[in-house]
Amino acid sequence: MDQPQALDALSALANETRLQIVRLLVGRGHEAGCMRAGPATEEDPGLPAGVIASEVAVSASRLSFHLSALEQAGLLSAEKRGRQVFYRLDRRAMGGLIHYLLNDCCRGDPQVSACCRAVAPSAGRHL
Amino acid sequence: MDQPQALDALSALANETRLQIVRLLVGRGHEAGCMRAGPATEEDPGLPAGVIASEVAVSASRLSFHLSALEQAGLLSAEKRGRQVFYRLDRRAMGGLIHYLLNDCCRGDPQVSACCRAVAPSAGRHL
DNA sequence: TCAACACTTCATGAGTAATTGAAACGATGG
DNA sequence: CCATCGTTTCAATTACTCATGAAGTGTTGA
Repeated sequence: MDQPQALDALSALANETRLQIVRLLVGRGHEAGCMRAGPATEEDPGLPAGVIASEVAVSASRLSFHLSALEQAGLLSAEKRGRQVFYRLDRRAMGGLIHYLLNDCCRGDPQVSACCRAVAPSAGRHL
Repeated sequence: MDQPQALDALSALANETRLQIVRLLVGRGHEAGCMRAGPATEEDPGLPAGVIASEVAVSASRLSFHLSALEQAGLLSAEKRGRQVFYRLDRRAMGGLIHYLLNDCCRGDPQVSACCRAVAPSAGRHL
């Protein structure tokens, strides 16, 4: 990931609704909105726009705007299936952005890395 | 770091000039702008606004605006010394943002973590 | 083919961010 | 105390982003 891409991704994420969409899509809907809750490591089916709209409680047109913003930033991919459009988080892009912040922008600064790895208060370590 | 803080930080970083400022400050100026180049693990002296201005090639007033945006987002701290104001990157806040993206927003998703840890083409691993 | 559905696009208006140059502020040195 | 230097604040302009509702596109099923 280069700087222009990172700037696009940062702009896309700097919005409450879009951050909520990412949060929703990263779990492929196993938190809410998707009926089946399988193990977390299979192929990500994504979530149709309508389900996302009802989850984040925004109008269809507004959601479409935010989804295309995330898609243009490379953070989401869209796939049409029947009359629905399924959106899926691009995990590589998301990781790429974090990698960019950590290693390009912060040059792998040890203090930044340490804080990034640190566990939040009363939470299990994920990294 | 919570969501409002993360949104502020993301907005602050979603700007070319401000990203450049962060990049400049993370090296405490050992890349350019600061005359002495010591080892990277001591106390960070920060960089005065004037030096930052000449490095990123923006007018003083515009720089002041961007610096205070970063400061309000919690990413920078300012310290007045004599007639100059030294700005220093808050590495904990920077790491906290990355931690938030990785573990809150992406829920520690293994694919995201893997991409985040992956080395860039022909670059040493930092994390 | 027609109506319903899922979603996107368009037009419009409101709010917010970015840029510029001038003026103000506080610290320093003569 | 006055001139200067480094920096911030202010006012005005421009540009962008966000939100809303209506109209449009394409798909499905009767």
